[in-house]
Amino acid sequence: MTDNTQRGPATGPISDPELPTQYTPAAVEGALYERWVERGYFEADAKSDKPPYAIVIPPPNVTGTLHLGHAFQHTLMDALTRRKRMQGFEALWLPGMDHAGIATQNKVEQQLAEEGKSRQDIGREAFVARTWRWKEEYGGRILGQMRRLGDGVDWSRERFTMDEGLSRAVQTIFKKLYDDELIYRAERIINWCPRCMTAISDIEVDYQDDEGELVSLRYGEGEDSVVVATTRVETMLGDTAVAVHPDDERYRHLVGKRIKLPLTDRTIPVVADTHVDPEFGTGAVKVTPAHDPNDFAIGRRHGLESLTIMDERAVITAPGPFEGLDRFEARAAIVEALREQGRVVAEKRPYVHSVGHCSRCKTTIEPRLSLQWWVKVEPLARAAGDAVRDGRVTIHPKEMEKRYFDWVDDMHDWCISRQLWWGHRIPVWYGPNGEQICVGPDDEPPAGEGWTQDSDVLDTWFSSALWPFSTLGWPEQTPDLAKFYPTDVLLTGHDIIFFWVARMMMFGLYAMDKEPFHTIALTGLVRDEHGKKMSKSNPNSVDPLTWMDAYGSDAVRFTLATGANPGADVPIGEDWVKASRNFANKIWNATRFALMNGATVEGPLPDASRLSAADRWILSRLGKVVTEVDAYYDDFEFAKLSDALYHFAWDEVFDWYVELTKSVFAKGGEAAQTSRRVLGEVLDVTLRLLHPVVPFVTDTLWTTLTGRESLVIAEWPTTVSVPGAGSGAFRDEAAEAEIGLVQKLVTEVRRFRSDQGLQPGQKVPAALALDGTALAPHEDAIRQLLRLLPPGEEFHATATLPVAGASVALDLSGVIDVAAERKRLTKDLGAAEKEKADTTRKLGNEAFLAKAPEPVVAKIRTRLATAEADIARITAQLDALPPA
RNA sequence: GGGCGUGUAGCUCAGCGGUAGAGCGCCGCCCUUACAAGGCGGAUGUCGGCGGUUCGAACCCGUCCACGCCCA
Repeated sequence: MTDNTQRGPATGPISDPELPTQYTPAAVEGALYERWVERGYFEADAKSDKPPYAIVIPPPNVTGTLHLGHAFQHTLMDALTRRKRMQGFEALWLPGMDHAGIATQNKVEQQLAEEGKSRQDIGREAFVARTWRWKEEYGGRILGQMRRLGDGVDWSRERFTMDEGLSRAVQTIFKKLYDDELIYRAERIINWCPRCMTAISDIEVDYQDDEGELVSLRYGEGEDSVVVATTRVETMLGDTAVAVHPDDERYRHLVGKRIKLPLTDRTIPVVADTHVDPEFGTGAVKVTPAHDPNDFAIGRRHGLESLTIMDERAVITAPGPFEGLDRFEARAAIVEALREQGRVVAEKRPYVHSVGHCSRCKTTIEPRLSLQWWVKVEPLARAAGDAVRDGRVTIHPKEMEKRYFDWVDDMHDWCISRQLWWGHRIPVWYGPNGEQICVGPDDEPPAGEGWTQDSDVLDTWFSSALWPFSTLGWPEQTPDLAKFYPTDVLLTGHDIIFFWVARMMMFGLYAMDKEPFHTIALTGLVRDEHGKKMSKSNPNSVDPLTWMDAYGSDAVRFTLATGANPGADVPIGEDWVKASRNFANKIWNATRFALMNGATVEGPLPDASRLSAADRWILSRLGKVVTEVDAYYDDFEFAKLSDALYHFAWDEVFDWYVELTKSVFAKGGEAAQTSRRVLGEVLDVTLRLLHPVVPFVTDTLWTTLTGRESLVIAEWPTTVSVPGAGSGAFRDEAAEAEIGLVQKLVTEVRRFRSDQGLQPGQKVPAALALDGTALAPHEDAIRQLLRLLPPGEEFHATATLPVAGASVALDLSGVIDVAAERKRLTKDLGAAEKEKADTTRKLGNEAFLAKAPEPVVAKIRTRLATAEADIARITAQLDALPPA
């Protein structure tokens, strides 16, 4: 095919046609990547006339390093953008990182701890400065690793959620939401991590079944006593009521009374609340409004006091003997104290129940009553849901839609304040007389005595939610924003559909009035070769860099792409990466063969009338693969497109077409000239098709083959067309059938040779009877493939193999292994007889003939005819065999 | 408890109404001048169980069993 890229000297390390016999990724990848970047191939031009195609990278955590999950998603995003770039789109893949509030702050606090200091010791300003230094020094290791993987991202547009522009975006949208009364401050029960010492949102809590204890306690005295059960005994110090169901006869006499709370000098009311489940436990529950979300709700309904009995480290603050104890120490001590008073009625231990843990540090969450900032999500979430319901945004795979709807249609308000120092500080100032002012990016903060800024920062996901437009310059109306928003595809793991995807949808629709992307492609998780989950904490975790070092980035990429069935988890193992490496090497050597035999891409393809059947066959197949791969790309079927290319390249081009050209090249002349051009074409197009997935080896080979600048900026193949074969995509079913016969005959004789114990290289005299069959023009190729010698004077056929009207007679110069041959033929006969029986049965079924569609019946008839012919042929062969 | 999904060759997975497939692994022969990171040939499955629909079921329906994920 032609191309608009400029001709230039071949620049790869293999410009010498004498390529080494093995592909060495390490020798080309690093330099090749830097060349791509230096030449600006990945830099998008907002002023271009080309249609835009944009993907923003799910920003990795600034503290992170590349793991297989990144490698997987990046491979897919890279493939998508590389193809679109080749298709003539102004393709932008925008990179960057998020500031990872808690994780980054933890890193710096650890550093400080090693110096015996805390962040409080050095103060907020110094701490933030130090965190920036940490980021410059240690952060972003993943960016270098992305280069190793070959990510074709636009580094000139790299962004960081804490950089100036994105911080301005955060402040802008905060102010807008605040003014629209979609952000508010309220005292609620939040998920508190006593180790990180911050609030976290609902979805940052991981629930797991833990072994705890269930203790039943008797509150009150005599007639006025009631038994309640709890897994968190220590919270009883903060109880301000006992609740029962209003219809529960057992406790009716107690409702409205006050009973004594043990270990304290307080009495607490018994309240009736319909939310209490009379079937669960004793039907009476203790109520601790300041330390449990359900209890908080009961407290609000009954006007109960909320009594906070722990500090932010989860140390008991309630005055008395337990003050100063950690929550778990206090739990044991309080059980002991109650037991001494005879108030422990029952204990179940271990008691397995679901407990929330901080997703960052695994510490048990302590529900805590505190004053936090919230986003009122209802209108935002509804819009986010509608965008998908209305079809403006498509989720792949579709099964994930339900999960998305379940979430956005029943979303709780989002707690966005974090008690951290590293992050976007909440732009709200409090005045000396209770004033509260939200400061926009262009506003001056209030000056004067007594004004202070809110000390909290925003959830990191708050800034990540702006990513598809903040990275393009919003709130400024930049050319980038005009050109590339909305972006096209958002590709990420299904595990962050709530954390990130839904929130981008909400903020994108709110701030831009336009959904941030039209397609959400969700991937599964990377697993090991036995399907076990891979994570940093598991020993099965593999650093993709070690595999890239050993086998090349292309091998890792191809393996991941081959495993990428939509939405499904991807298992990966070293053996599979090796197999991909072998594939890259195979491509290398096939191209090497082509170059050694003068394959060329120069000039138009020869006229169809000059092409051999093999030429027409492979071009026809090539055209089909082009179509197939394109369709798979549009459906995010990376596994299928990789598989299709693997099999086309290896099974058809390398195993058959290349082998068929050998006899042509040996003979020389015009036919050889033609095949050189066809082979060049087939490799040219195949390398283009493979390039988005395995960019390094393909670009290295393609520049050598074509002498052109780079495959990165080459055109994506659309169709294969051949001069003189009519307009449009070239197809030649006749040639495909003809080569199919060649393959059948060759395979048949190979089986015979193998069964007869002939060594693969051993040459055998043979007489071919091909006249009058489609095989006639292929005698040279058949002799070459089967290593057949022309029959000499002494030729005496010892075995004759009939195939498709033709036959091959071989002179094995001696006795053939009759037993082996009989065994082979008997096996074939068995298969043919089974086929005959199966098809005869079907055709004897009148219901089948009456109801099955005609093409199906015809097909079965053909199968029967074939089976009968096979039986006749094989029987004749068996009969011709000398007796055993 | 609710929802989604998965059980197909030794392993990892495609196929989702008309002859059971791939990769890796396995067995045999071969260093045949592109490639041993290779070539050629071969073996391997009551398609989780049971029932139903259909001319026909790995595929559709019901049910049971096992496993995974999400939510509560």
